[in-house]
Amino acid sequence: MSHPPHESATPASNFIRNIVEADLAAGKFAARRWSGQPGAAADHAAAPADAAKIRTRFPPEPNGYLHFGHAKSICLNFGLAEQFDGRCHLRFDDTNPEKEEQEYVDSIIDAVRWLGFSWSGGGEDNLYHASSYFAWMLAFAEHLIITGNAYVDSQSADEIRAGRGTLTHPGVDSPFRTRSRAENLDLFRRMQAGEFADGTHVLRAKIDMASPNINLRDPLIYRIRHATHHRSGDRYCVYPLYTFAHPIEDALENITHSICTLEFEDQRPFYDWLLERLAETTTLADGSSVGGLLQRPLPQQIEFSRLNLTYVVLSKRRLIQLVEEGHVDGWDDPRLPTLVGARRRGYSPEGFRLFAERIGVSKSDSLIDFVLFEDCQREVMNESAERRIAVLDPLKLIITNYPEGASEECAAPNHPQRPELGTRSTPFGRELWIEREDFMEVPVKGYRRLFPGNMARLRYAYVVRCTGCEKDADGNVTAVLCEYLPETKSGTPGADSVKVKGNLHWVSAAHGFAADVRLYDRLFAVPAPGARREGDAEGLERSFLDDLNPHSRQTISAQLEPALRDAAAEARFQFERHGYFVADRVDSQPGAPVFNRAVTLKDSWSKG
RNA sequence: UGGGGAGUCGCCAAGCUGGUCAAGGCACCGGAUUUUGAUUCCGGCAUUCGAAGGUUCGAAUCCUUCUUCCCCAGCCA
Repeated sequence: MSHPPHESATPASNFIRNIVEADLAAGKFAARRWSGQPGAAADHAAAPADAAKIRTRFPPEPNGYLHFGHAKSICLNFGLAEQFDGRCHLRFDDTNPEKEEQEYVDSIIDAVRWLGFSWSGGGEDNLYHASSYFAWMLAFAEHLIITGNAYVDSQSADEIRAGRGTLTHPGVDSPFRTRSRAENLDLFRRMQAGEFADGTHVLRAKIDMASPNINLRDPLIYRIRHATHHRSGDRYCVYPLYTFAHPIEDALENITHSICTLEFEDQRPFYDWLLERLAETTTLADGSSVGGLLQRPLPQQIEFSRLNLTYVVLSKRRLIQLVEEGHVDGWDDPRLPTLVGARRRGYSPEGFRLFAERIGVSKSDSLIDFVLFEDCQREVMNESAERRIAVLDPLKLIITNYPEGASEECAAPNHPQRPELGTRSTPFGRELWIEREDFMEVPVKGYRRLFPGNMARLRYAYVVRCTGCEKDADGNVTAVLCEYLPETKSGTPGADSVKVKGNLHWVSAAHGFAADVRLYDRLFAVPAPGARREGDAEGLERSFLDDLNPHSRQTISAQLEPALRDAAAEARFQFERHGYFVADRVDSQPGAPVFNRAVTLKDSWSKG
């Protein structure tokens, strides 16, 4: 049994929800304080209890466009906060000055909003930037030096790599690992002051070069970068690495559950190590004690498996290649699995949320069939989209016994299951456009549309009997001829006097209008683009580009009913018997909409 | 060959403090309704939980071994 997306029943259980519920039941976060903004232990100490039961975050790096995979993470993090009376922060993880731009920040904000989530409310505006925390990070790094947990390494990048060892062999200590605290502090401050060139020194955590977990072999936490940051400008010339920055960002923001993907699992030990080093109190050689920098309980990192979908590519590298090499028309190409692309395509945010709920959350590698996503979109739009008529492959239908020049109005419901959405009037006349595939001179078995001698209903109008067709010199059908049964008009007492199986949609030739409609299909022709296939020669390298579907977009000139003329940009409709379409938000002009097909209707006829 | 994860129906995924527990969704196959071959509705769909042993009155759930797949050696995130 499926429940409508709007009235969400109790969400299905998943291991992360279970963890949150257990934490809440144990009162794990009851003592947390929240000053109203991110801060260290001292900043929150005098503040009231945190009203948010939990805090999660969505932490994109602003160096690219969001895609379906991010949508899963967004729905998970914001959804958890909604469900458990918490808050979800939108945090730009902008610790790398060389790759990040404001343009991406703006598009990410748009995308999260479009999906229907909010980071503000309840007196808080939880939009943050990791770069705002640079001063804290520097201070914490110095604390690590002072407590003997970090040192400045002056080896070259190659030397550091060589010293790290391999998966099966332990690393070796850097010759600089035993530098004195004073020297480390001096060096690190001069790094900050810009005295050294890029790459000459790095700050490393001092853990264990022989650890079986490579991430614990003295991970780098600061590097020198004389670069201009999109927010902090030229203020800093050392920048923290993700490994070091992320746990601190979480802690400063009072994050309770820091949810990320599986590839970070190996870094959880460092995540915990770092936060503990900063939160604990340490007694120094001179008897003074330092520490207590972070409020407890510390954030907890939880990993889940990232989204994989058939017929699409989600890696940043591949998406960039598709755009830069011109295989698609930019980041918002409706065929691309970016969120801006999805929006233009006509997919609904509600459909994304339903999809996220349906696929669940787990730690097993999965490859989700794209039809599951499409089905969620259909489910949402079947409920919400008003119906309209569009003839995509027009063929003239002439009603020979209908008076020339005459016309009349037919009432068409806007939604068959939702009468409250009302009806619209659509004009009927002697010459109509019907779908070319709705006529067969020689019908196949089971065909119930128009063929000589057969009757079918023109939806919301009359039953007609097909009498023949006209053809051109090459034998192509140029018009279908028929006679209508005047007593069968829909909505009149005689409507059901004649029973027919076929039901066709149509547009009056005198009243309809032509418009461009883009019929999109999947960008890739195979479920796993770029993967080896049965029969591939040994050693053959298949590129995902070889699997592009050459027919992923077809632009046609369709005949639309008059009511569609003033469709607002981004308005979604079901074109009856075809699918769900949206008025393109870029190319539609007032009075001249352009439509994109998001997804077809299910079709058990052409399939069989 | 080191470390960390994961293997439950075609695709996801509950259940994994052992006992009508093999949920649910998608797909698929019937059948009913239908002025969208749509929607809706009803019914079907894992004696079996990667494999083999073991513990137990009883195991998907505990133990052992094996096996397959994914991730980790960026001064990326």
